[in-house]
Formats: sequence, structure tokens, C-alpha cells
Amino acid sequence: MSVRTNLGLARIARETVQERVYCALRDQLMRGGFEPGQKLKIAELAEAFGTSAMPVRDALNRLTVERALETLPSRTVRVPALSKDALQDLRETRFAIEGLAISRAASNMTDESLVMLKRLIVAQSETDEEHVSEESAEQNRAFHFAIYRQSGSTVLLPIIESLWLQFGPYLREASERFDGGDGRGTNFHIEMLDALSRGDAIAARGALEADIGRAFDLVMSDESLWQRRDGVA
Amino acid sequence: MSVRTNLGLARIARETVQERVYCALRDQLMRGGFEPGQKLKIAELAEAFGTSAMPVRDALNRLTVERALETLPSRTVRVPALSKDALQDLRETRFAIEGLAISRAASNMTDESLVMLKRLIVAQSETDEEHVSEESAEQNRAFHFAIYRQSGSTVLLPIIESLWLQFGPYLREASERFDGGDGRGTNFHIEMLDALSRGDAIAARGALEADIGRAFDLVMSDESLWQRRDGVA
DNA sequence: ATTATAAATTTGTGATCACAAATCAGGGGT
DNA sequence: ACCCCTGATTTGTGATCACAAATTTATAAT
Repeated sequence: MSVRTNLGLARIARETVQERVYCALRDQLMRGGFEPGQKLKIAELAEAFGTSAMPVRDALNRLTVERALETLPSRTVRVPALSKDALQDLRETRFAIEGLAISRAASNMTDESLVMLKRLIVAQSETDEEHVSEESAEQNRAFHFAIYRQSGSTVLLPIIESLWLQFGPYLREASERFDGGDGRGTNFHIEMLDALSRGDAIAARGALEADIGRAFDLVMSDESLWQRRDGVA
Repeated sequence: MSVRTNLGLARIARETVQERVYCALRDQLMRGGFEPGQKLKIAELAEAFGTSAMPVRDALNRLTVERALETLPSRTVRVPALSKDALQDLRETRFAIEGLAISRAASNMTDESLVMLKRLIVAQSETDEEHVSEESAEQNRAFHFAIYRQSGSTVLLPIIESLWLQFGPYLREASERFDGGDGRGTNFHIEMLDALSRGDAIAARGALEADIGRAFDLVMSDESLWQRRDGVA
């Protein structure tokens, strides 16, 4: 095989425009940058990104398959507006699947991965001091996925990413309501790390469910969201 | 709003070419019509379907996001060739997620849904008499998803479909090795139905795991699959 | 004034084309 | 005989265009 195209550096798949657009939209969705129910138009986004319609269309399709977006019968794409029942469904499914992931991770933890988790907790608590919820949310995500990666399951990870994307639009709301508090956002994380270091899958799962559950409680206690908005099937 | 475009009939989303291609490929994958590792080429498929490259590209992208296909670094698309570890991962994940679905279904069963499941079992056992594994696999799928639908979870269903798509290419192998047997393929189904009619989630889950586990055992005991083929990450 | 009809605009789908990267094949050098 | 380089072919990505369906806006009739 020729080495000419690869000058010693490990050649990862080349970056396509589609991927760039996809990542941008995905990040925006993950951090709650779009409103539930908001419609996304191809032409609009294409101009914003300075590309043609094609890569945007592909990115929207991909996010739709990942359940981060939904296609209405009229073929327009929007951010799903979840009903209370749908959110409850999402909560229980996240309990089950992420609980499974952390259970598996509990038997796979290494010293290095425990140290890394510790570092992530410290970093997030420092960020929380500054009340920068934007950055904190990203660190929260890093912490959780560092654990899920330790499950060693390549089947579970994309599923969990999809679940996070579905919750994304409601996450901003949760974190805004939350960080007015006493900055105890990493407490459950400390519990999780503690349980993981002991290899206690049950306790780890319990702390994780408390962590997830708190976010859902914050969102679902906001009555203003359920009166109007038509829920998704 | 104008009624002119909709003459009284409930207007379901119009059929696009992309959807037609997608469904065809999906069915083919579900029933094991493609070999693990097989490469799929856009131009080739486009000619076979009598369309341009565009809808085929979209369909392949969609299936890739659903993990039914994978994109190599060279941007070519192929059916994933799973390593033994990956198949084990898939098995455990299916246990957990489909087990969760049937557990939830156990508390939601109605008389009608029980009758329908009974009908599906009868139909499949009749088909098994004729040793038509093609048709039997489809009825097996119908039975399982009839249960999963009773879980009432719109979050779980697409996840389970993705898991089935990932196992699809290996399913043909399993069913071929299986139906040479004594046609006891519906026995676990009868157990499941029985447990569901009693509302016994634990027993239903056990029977389901036995059912899924048997298919995996058949596939994974075939040593000829693991020596060669490069597994997926 | 309200509602239904019709024209106009918007928006997504699918085809065709241009381009770039990857794969494959053949030839020349060691 | 083997390996590396180079050119030809294949294949996917992205842009542009034509078309059809849906939405919106304007107009007219009750």
C-alpha cells in the first residue's frame, strides 16, 4: 500500500462538509441551543454554514434517524416537542440503559480511568464556581461518557448518545434552574466515582439514577411546558 | 386551512423514492439477505432500483446511522462483520433492552393483544410445518414486535429495531441451522405468551432471553465465521 | 366581517454534473 | 523476482437545477 498519501500521521477519515455541519448542529442540540418544537429549514442553515443545501440535508436526515429531530408529515424538520408521557418514557429508558452501562463499567474500571474521572469531577466543580453552565454541561457530558465508555460496549454507546440528544433541548432548562442552587451538581458524580472504585455496581447505578432523575425532575416540574405544545407520538 | 388537497382520507406522509429504497434494503438486511462484510455500491444499487444515486445514498446513510451498515474510512459502505466479542456485546444488550420492553409489556397486556399474540404463534407454527424459514423469520419478527409495542415505549422501539438490524445478517444462518430441528421454534413464544397472560414479567423475560440466546448460540457456535473476517471496532 | 377559493411563494425531493480521493493495474527500477 | 511509483478507473461528495407538494398571502363571494 502506498504511504505517499499518509505522511506518518495516522490518517483518520477525512473531514467532509456534511460532518462539519452535523457536528455543529449536534452540539447545538446537545447543549439545548434549539427550542423544542423549533423548525429547521435547509436553505436557512445552508446559508448560515456557507454551504449548499446538500450537506445540510444529509445532516438533518442523520439527526432525524438519531431521534434528535423529527420529520413532520409535511416533510419539514423540527426539534421534537415531548409530551410529559414521552419524557417519562425517556427517563425510564435512560435509567435502564445508562444503568446497564454503568453496571458493566463497574467491573471494568482501571486505575487510570478512575483518576480521569476524578479529574473530570474536579474540573467541573471548578467551573461550577464560576456559574458557567454552558461549560459545566459539557463537562457533565464528558464525565458520564467516560464512564459509559468503560462499559466496553460499542452497542450501547450510540444508543446512549441518541438518548442524550433527545433530552438535549430540555437540558438547558434543567441546568438553568439548577445552577442557581448550591453547586452540588457534582455530588452524585462523587457518589458514582466512589461506588465505581469499590466495584459496587448497585450503588453506582443508584447514584446515576439519582443524577439523571434530578435533571428530569427539574424539567418536568415546569408546568409551562405541557399545556400548549403538541407532544410527539 | 384548505381541504382541497385532502379528500377526506387521512393523509399519511407521501411515499418518497428514498423510502422505497430504504425499506427494500432494510427488509433484505433484516432477513439476512446480505453477507456480513459485503460491500454495497451506490451506482450498482441505483441501477437495480431504477433510480438515480441520490435516494440510494440517503437510504445507505440512514441504515448506517441505524448501525445496520458501516462506513469504512475509505467512505465505502458495507455490512458490518461482527467479531465474537461484538456479537456477545450485542447479545447482552438485546437481553437487557428487549428484556426491559417485555417487562413493561407484561403490565400492559389486554385481552385483544393476548389474542393477537396467540394468532401469531399459531400462524408461525403452521409455517414451520412447511419448513419455509423465510416466512417463519418474518412471523417471528411480527410476534416479538407485537410484544414490544405493548411496552408503550416509543423510545425503546427504534432502539430494538436497530438491534435487530445489526443481528439481521447472522439471522439467516441461525434459522437455517435451526429449522432442521424439531420445529420447537415457537416453544419459547408459548412460554412468553403464558407468562404475559399471567402478568409475570420475570418469567416472560426469562423465556425471551432463552429465545434470543438460542439464536445467538446457533450463530456463535459456527467457528467458520471468526477466523477470517476483521471484526468491527 | 368572515370564509372559501386561488394565486404566489416557500421548501423539500430527485436528477445531473464537476471534482477529489481511493482503489486497481501496469511499468520501470533495484 | 520484488517493490515502488505512476496513471487510469472507480466511487463518493457536494453544487446546481427542475419539479412537486405544502404553506402562505391575496382576492372575491357570501
